[in-house]
Amino acid sequence: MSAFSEAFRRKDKDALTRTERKDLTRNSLLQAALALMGEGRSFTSLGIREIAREAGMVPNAFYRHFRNTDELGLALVEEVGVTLRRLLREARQADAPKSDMVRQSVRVYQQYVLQNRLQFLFISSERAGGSRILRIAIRNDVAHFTNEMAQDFRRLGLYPEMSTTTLQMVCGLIVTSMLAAAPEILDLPPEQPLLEAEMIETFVQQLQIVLLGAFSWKDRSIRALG
Amino acid sequence: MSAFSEAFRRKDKDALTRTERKDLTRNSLLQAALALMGEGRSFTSLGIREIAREAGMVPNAFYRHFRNTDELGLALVEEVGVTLRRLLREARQADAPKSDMVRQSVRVYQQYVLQNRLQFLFISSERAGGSRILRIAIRNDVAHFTNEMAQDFRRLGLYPEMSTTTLQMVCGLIVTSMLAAAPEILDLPPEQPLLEAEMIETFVQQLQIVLLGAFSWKDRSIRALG
DNA sequence: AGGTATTGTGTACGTTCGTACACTGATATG
DNA sequence: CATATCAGTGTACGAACGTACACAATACCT
Repeated sequence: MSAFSEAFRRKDKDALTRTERKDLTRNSLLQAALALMGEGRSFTSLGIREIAREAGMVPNAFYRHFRNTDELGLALVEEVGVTLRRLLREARQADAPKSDMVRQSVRVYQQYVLQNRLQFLFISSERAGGSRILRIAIRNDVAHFTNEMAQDFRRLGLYPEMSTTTLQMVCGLIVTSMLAAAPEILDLPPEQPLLEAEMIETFVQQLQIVLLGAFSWKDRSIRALG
Repeated sequence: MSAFSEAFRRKDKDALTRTERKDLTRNSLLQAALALMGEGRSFTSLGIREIAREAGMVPNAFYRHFRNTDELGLALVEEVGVTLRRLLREARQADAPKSDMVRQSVRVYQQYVLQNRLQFLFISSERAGGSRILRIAIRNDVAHFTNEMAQDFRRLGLYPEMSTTTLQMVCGLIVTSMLAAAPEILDLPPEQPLLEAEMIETFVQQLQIVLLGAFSWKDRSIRALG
């Protein structure tokens, strides 16, 4: 009965229950923090009043959602992490291993970075940023994503004879390179196709180096046994 | 005559000329900023009063050396960049290419990172940090260092058939990995030899992957011609 | 040796900050 | 339907901030 009455009231009144409304403003706080960092501020420099102002609310309202900025930061890592993992998971499912796979993947990655500027900016910069709590949380997320990539490599049959540990090590290297590339992609001055092409090409080659190295690694470990 | 009198006065009075003294306090400001960032603050969160206080002087004295914090940041990049490049240059000259070169180099690098914690922390975190000016300045320095490493590779006769562009690309990948490893090294809880050994081993393997890939790259480009 | 330039200090002002407390209005609940 | 709960507001206060200005001390130049 309560479920019915709730649904009724929802439709009748405002189409939004209280917790839904709270989640909305909570989200606007998260977005506000991201936006501020997007205009050249680091997380540890953000203030409660500032975030609340950017979110269009009075300073004190902040406390209805987070005890302090650290708590917001952790929520931000959580949210952004989920978003990016979903995004990149879709990406990996999409491209079948074709001929120019690396270049293709890099292009897709570049598009994702550009279209989710704030999220990548946040992860890339706070990954080595001032707040230890955030650093560790982000590293956790990155490790999570690295493992997913390793599983994908397994599924795709790349490096079938490689141990899981080694595979994770290789994926860690790839993820490191990807994350390091994100801020460079975002700092590119717009409408400079030459610089952009050069950067992308370098990035493609670096990934190819890693994949080649991983290929030889298998040979070497086998050879080491002989 | 003036040179003599200056030297005389120096020895007579206080052993320090005015510009020397100024450079000293200027340096203490730089060190203060580094120290503050060392305790979990990001550059963009530093304030003038705060830095001056840490340096043991009155807030206004800051302006005798820098117009604002950005200017101090650039000076910091300059100073730290010079220090680290000298350090790593010595390191590269020191180790001859012996059998276990990579593992050896990683160990040396780890020691350098630990002994110059603040400098590596600064470079690693502000490399993708909030201040665009700092980011670009640091990227400049990193590119500079990458080139030096590429020249070293040339001099050591590694990858003799590789083009300069490709060599720089490979060194860029190595430097990226090194910089990404720095904060992880610094975040390691002390007295955890197991975690540490694991991390170092992963890092060693990743560098070996890169070197192996670079090795195969040469083969591949030759093969691509056939 | 005396005037000048410059480094560092002291005081002050307006702004912004974090946070405490009392309050309002809407919503969920019994 | 009455009542309790709770997201968001308004006001307030002490602390810290950036910065302007006048000043003190002293190293430098002629």
